Amino acid sequence: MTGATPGGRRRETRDDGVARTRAALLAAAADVFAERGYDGASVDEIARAAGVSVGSIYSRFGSKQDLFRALMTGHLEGDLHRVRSGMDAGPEQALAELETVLLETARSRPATLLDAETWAVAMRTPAMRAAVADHHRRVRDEAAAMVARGRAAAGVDLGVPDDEVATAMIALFHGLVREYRLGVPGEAPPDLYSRMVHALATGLAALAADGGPPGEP
Amino acid sequence: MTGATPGGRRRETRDDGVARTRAALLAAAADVFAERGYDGASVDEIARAAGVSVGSIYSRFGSKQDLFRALMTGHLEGDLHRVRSGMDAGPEQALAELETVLLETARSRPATLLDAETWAVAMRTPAMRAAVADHHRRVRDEAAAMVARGRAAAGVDLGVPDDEVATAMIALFHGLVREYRLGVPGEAPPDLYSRMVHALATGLAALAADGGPPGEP
DNA sequence: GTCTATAGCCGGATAGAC
DNA sequence: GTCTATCCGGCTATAGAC
Repeated sequence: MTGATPGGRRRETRDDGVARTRAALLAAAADVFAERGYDGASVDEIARAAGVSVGSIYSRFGSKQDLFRALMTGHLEGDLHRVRSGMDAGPEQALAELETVLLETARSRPATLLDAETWAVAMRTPAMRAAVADHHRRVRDEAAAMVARGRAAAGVDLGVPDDEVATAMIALFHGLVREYRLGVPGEAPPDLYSRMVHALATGLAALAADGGPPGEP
Repeated sequence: MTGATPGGRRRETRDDGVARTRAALLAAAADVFAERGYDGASVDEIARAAGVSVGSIYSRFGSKQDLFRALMTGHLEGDLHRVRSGMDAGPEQALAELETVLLETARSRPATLLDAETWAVAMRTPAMRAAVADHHRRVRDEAAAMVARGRAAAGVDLGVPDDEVATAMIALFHGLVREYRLGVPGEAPPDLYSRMVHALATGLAALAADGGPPGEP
């Protein structure tokens, strides 16, 4: 990824300043947008945080909105790419990578705030909403595939479609992050999530076994 | 609630314009803050939506921030009051009222957006953060009391503290609302929440029965 | 491509008549 | 208490030198 360009058509190997500025700008934008919110963030503050001037921002990205869109798109694609490459690497890696992505987001204040801001902006901007919804669907599909594998390995039937279980797992995770970040007094232990997912799986399997296995009258 | 004032010290019975303006202002503020976000909302637009002028807003509330704070506080207290009065009314009412409050918020786009905005503002404003966290704790405590009652009625042991179960239930709810609102394709059925809570309870009970009941070596 | 300087606009908040 | 008119500061975006 960061190695030399194979053909060397144009030498982009060195930090040529251009890519460097772009990266610094996106990093600064992530911090400022997270801390101030989309409307609260000013282009000037982002420029100062990145160590460049406002003119540079408008030459690379056309507007404040386009800058945010580029930032958001990059993050979403990055997350998805990581989850998928874990999926290709092996069965163990997939779960580990998804968990890592989720936990990294959860542990980082900027990442959590940016995630929330992305949702808020998406809710108010039809085009972004479609893009974000599509990304969520893809992540859910990856999670559903993991559920399917785990279910097959354990030889149990959960009685409900895999995406529904995946949706519930992801929703529970995001909901818990929301509570943790707020710092509700008497906060639950860090392993609450995994214990609850375990209980959920156990309960689904038990209900499916009791209720009606497939093929019964 | 809306009846005549019992002593009639000052006749506030009629819509005296003052309370009326205040109510209209808060209602308008709720809509505009929800749709535009805190920073995106302008005092002017709120005034227009309420049918009053900007001067009126600054005479009743001191600033834009105070208006938002008043709105937020009113909503939080209103929700909590409803849940608690359901609690007093009877065991069945408590669950019904909590569900109603949650579902009303989930079904209404402005309510959902305002809820998210409240969280975001709270995360960036220490004083508000404490207030919102305290409110969340109270709601969780009510939910935990309901879990305790249901657990006792069914005669089962869940193996984990009631607040942890309550936290998980609330987190799952908020996470699902987030997904539903985004409109992720292939969206899960509306009864997903109740089925997952049921499965969670079943699983916890099963694990507690297997693992180690209280008092066993 | 990147800078500085500035245009043009809009937002929060206030003053003062009624 | 409510209005209209206005101030002032900060914001996005652009122009033009280098």
